[in-house]
Amino acid sequence: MPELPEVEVIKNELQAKIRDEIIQEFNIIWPKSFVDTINKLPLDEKILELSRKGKYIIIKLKKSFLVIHLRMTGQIIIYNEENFSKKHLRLSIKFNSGKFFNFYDARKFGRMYHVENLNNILANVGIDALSEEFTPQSFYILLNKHNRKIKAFLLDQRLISGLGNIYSDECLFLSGINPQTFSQNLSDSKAKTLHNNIIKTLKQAIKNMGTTISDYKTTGAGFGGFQNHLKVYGREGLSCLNCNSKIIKIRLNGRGTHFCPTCQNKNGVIN
DNA sequence: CCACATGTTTCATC
DNA sequence: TGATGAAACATGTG
Repeated sequence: MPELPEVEVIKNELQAKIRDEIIQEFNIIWPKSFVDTINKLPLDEKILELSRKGKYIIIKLKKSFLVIHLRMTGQIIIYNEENFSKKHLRLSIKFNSGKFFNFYDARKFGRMYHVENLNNILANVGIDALSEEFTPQSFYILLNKHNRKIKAFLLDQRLISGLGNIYSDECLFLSGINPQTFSQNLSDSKAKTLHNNIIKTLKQAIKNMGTTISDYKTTGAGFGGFQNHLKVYGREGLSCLNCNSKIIKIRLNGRGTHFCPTCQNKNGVIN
């Protein structure tokens, strides 16, 4: 599923592929996937700039923005010619050059928004996990401002944005922290280790073009490679790569949560 | 047919 | 008020 690394890869590829392109035509196949708060398709406008916050892709136009969230199964594929599959195609933009920007989404949860102001959409999105604001200090303050199970904390996009189920499990494993540990019970050194592993893991995943478990694809319809480097996610019942214990899977916050009961025991818990 | 998967929002409950 | 849990969104897969 697209989390920060996958969204970052897509954003970077879009930067190279569609920046300066001029929108010629909108073809909205599944209207619910396109939320136009301006009520006017941005035709004849140039793609000026691409950026990202958390799992949102932001496309800057002359006086407005296209903002995309892929949710679980959304894909953006760029084609040079109109010879693409229409299966699960929800929206297609044709550029003057003849290129196509296609938004596919099997589950129909993904959204593209056309807005004048980013605040309405991004107001509740927390500190991006790869931004300069995500420092050991800002992390520490947030951890202590709330008292939640650390896995639930990491998944809450209003606090830190970018981590999803896969990278949360990976980062907690690398840090030797039990996902059920309460955020206020993390020692200073464990919090610092976790902060470091979040940044390290996300960057490594970006280098590997993201993680393809089921639906994620790059804009050239390619797969990511980081699924081959996962240490706990999806490894229920298999041996821990660190200590040989069996990886277990529990339900936390309604999410499948994988961890090693030996490496991630009560470390970091003060009481 | 049933259970389950992931992200987010919304609503109910403690 | 804040943490938590369930439901809803919609579909594919085992």
